[in-house]
Amino acid sequence: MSIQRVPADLAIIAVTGPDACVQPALVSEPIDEVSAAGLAQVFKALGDPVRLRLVSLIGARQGGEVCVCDLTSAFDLSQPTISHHLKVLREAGLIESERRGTWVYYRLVPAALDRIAGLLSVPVG
Amino acid sequence: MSIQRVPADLAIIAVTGPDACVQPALVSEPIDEVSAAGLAQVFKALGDPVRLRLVSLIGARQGGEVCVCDLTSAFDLSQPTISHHLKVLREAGLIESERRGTWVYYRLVPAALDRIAGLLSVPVG
DNA sequence: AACCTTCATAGACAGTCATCGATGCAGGGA
DNA sequence: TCCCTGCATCGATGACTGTCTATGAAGGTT
Repeated sequence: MSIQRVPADLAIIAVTGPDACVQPALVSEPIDEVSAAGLAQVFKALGDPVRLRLVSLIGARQGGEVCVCDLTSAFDLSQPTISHHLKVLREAGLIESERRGTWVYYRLVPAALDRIAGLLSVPVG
Repeated sequence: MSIQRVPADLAIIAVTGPDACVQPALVSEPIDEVSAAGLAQVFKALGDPVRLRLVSLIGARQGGEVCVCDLTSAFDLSQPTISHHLKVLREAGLIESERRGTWVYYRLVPAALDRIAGLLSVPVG
């Protein structure tokens, strides 16, 4: 298993600019349809209580990595369901995975979260 | 029509703390299920290309207010569909509306966007 | 090789959502 | 009063999604 498999999110990063610090805020100028579609995918990934808790669990973990087995045991859901949610987050570019032996570890992609946060910041003007 | 009708979002603000500046980041500690459900509603509202463009159009408008008629004409969608999306954003607490004469004007709720942005910021630690 | 554990994938199904046309309601003008 | 405009609501429908069970694939152990 590769650490990062085809993040569909990168296309959006290219559209809005490679440097997250200079990209325009969402509300500074109207975004085009392509950017909106890509961005919506990321927000949609965060638009589920289970996935939000997954992100939170991963991010809050000391060391930044969490084994899937720990995530599965934290919910009252089946293992395939958790695996499905992790896949959604992965394809949104918000998390990435790495296999070490029998276990698969997930960690956040801070740049992705920061990019979203930057987009939402409303300029004082 | 009232300017702000029952923002379901306020409950979440109460949960995560009234001051957006001191609320813990999403990834600093695991969030509880109630907070996750409320937060997910906001992200879900942003998880649609049309609604993202609506937020962008409203926020980018000089003066901060946009008439619904201008929003409707910006999309290749029916007026009821746009009205539906505006309702979703309104119930998420992201925008608010005001009727003046025949027209209804929408504007952003910057505090709501800033709160989301703050939650997504990943601490350097 | 045989088996176990961990995780992902496939397929099915019920619930939700985005969209539409039709309709209702509020405000303004003739 | 009557009608027109702007916007919201209703009901229907096709598409998508979250969840499950069953199964497959990868890795480790004996």
